[in-house]
Amino acid sequence: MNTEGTIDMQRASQLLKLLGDQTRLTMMKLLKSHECCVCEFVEIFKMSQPAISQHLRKLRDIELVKEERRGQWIFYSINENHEDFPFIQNILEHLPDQNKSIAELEAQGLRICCN
Amino acid sequence: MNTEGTIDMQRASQLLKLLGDQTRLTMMKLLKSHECCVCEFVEIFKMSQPAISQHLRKLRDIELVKEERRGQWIFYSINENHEDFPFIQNILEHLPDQNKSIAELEAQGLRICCN
DNA sequence: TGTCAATATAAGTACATAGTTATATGATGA
DNA sequence: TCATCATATAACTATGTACTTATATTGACA
Repeated sequence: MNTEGTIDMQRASQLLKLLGDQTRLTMMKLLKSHECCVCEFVEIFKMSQPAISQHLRKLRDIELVKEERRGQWIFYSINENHEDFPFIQNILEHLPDQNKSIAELEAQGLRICCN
Repeated sequence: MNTEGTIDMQRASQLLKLLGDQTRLTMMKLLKSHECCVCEFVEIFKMSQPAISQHLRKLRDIELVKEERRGQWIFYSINENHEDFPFIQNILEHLPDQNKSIAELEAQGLRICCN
């Protein structure tokens, strides 16, 4: 974002292209309220582990998400310090919450918890 | 948008994918404040007429823009009645205005005006 | 009615993207 | 130290995308 609080067109289209994939968009919405690890995404999206890993890499490459290892697992979370976070947040606010996915994980005992 | 004012994930990702192209995103920002015809876009983007036409078609197919013939020209404008217009508008508000492009057209005497 | 200007469509091409399977890496715990 | 679990990467493939050039369509107007 520049001084006017706007984001240049090239940057904006790059971000929107990344969010223009249902899997990644849902990941971002999920991460906005819950940290998740890779194996949880595999379960939620019923998708192969490499496919999930590759989506996360794209989000990580432009620093929309952060990763943090905890024991065996690598947890992903939203990078709220991203220069364009307000822009992203604004978009995510228009999307339906994905709490059901998390609740289902918990119900199945598949929610990873490191305490 | 559903009753909660949210937009379902599939729809949202479809819209974001369309906006995730710098040409189309800039078109939408331009159209938010100015009606434009195809030949103006050709000039602004320095792009072939078929390429412009094809971008406009994608925007038209999901009804983000309307077309209206006036004399020889077909003018495009934002469809403010689109169900997801608030979502789109919100995104466009974060983008830098494109008035310079329009001003340049006018300076070159290439702005089409039907009165 | 025939020509022209503006626009749309069709067909082809090069490159991008999202998956796949196979393999590598790296921490954990017996 | 070795086997295992979670994750990442590499190589490949099928499909999608954004252009290109060539051609069709449509309305305006001489």
